[in-house]
Amino acid sequence: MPRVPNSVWGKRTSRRKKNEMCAFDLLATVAGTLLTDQDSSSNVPNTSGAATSYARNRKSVKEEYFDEILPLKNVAVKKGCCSGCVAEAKHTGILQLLPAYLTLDLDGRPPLVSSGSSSGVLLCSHNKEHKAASLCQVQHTANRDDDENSSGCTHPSSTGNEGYKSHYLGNHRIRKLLASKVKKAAHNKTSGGMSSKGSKLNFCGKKIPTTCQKVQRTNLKRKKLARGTTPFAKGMLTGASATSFTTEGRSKPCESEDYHVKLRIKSFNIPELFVEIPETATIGSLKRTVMDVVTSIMEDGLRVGVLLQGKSIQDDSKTLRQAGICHGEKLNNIDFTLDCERRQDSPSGVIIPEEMDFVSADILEPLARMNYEEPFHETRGGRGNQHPIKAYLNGSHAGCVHRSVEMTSQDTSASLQAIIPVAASDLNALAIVPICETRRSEIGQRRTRMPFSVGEVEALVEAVEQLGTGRWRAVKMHAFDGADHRTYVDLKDKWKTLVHTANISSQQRRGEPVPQELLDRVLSAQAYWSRQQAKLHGKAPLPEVCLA
DNA sequence: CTTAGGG
DNA sequence: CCCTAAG
Repeated sequence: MPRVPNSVWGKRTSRRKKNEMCAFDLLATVAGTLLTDQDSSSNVPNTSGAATSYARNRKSVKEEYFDEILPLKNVAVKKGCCSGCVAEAKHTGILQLLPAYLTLDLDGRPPLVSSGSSSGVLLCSHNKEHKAASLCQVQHTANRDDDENSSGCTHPSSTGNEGYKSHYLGNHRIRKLLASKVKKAAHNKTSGGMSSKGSKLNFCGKKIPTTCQKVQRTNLKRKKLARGTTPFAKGMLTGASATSFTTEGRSKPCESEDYHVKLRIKSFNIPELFVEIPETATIGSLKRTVMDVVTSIMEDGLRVGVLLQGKSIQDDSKTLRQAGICHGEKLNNIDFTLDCERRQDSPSGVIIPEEMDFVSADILEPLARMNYEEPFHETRGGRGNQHPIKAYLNGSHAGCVHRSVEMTSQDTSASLQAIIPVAASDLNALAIVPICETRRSEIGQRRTRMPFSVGEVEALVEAVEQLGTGRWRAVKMHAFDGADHRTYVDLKDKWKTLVHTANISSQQRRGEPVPQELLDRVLSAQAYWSRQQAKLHGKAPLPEVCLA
């Protein structure tokens, strides 16, 4: 067994943090969106300063629901694949979601499965439950074998338990607190834990639309948060479940021309959920249960919303073209929202947290409270079922489904902002959040690409002109203080690419063209500061005379 | 935690 | 964008 470098743990920890923060951010964003709904301000809180263009482009979306329901009936499940469920989406012109992959990932890493098919859908779940270290341990122990059997794609890892534990325990106080609470709960509830009693599966990974970036902002560690992580969220992730899938669908305007608009849904997340199943159940039934739970959640009804430039398009009769989603158009901000419509009679027995007998409210207490204070805490509508097999859907996250979407038209390819609405079963809380953060956070995935706008570039150039090229933290604070999705490393990287861009011919450039004027300034500033730096470096160690 | 650079 | 060695 190759030794595990510290970096691994660090990485993990880092990821974890991100996840947590993301959840937090999500909630915060949602809250912010709801709060600022009326002024239709940006849903990217505090994006300010010179870099406001980004914010400006992301208008808040009003709470709205859409009637259209995903044609889940078309979901086809293939069993026997890697970890049980592989899904494929059919091309029907409508978005069709197919569970593709679902597995437990006690290691905390998301089993990512890419679908080569343009229509492939991927659905995965990973255990994110780690904050409840003790509980996780129990679960891990109890399901270890199962995991191995049921999922060849996970990262069970021999380091699972330990890594898990050390990794998650080491983080924030909330984690600790939760861990203890969960431990206690697990103990009381299952007397002996899952290892000896029934096994409960926690599919985690949920993103919780969490609280406030305001809070986040006050967090001393916020710099780290720049990546979209929220420390507090972790607590809420107990038993979270996350799934993500990617799919590509096609829609074509029903007009005369046959231009097609390509849409690429990169991810899909379902709310966290818990599954309770007798220990006497077979692995096969376990797999089926998980599959059932996941599919039932979707079957309960997923309403899809389409947002273009932040505005929802409710008229289902409009053609894409009429709505402005057409070939040749500059599509840089199309979002989809999904929300679950869980029914009381949910066959899978999806239950909201409050109904859980373990890892219930008191366990999630601190975070839960925070969460409930959020505008959409109402999302936890009462619903529950008592089936032999129970699935718990965390109310806070209940109904939260998000996916990042990428859209491209034949000539243009634009990365779209992913959004994630939080749905509440019976409520109308809906919010959008750049999914890039949430999703990535959950699965520790790469952030969604978010090209710099010209406005941002301008802000960056201006800041660098003033501060120089070696003070990225300052640049960030100066011009992107409110843009939490831009870290100083991002700014540094962007500058690097800008310099490169400025040095190549315009024909070689891609993406949204950056005004030549700005590029000129980039080169100019780069040259100036390079000289400055050279001076400093050359002077300090050795007097110039020595160089001569 | 930041910087600086390679990937 | 990510990853990370260095400071």
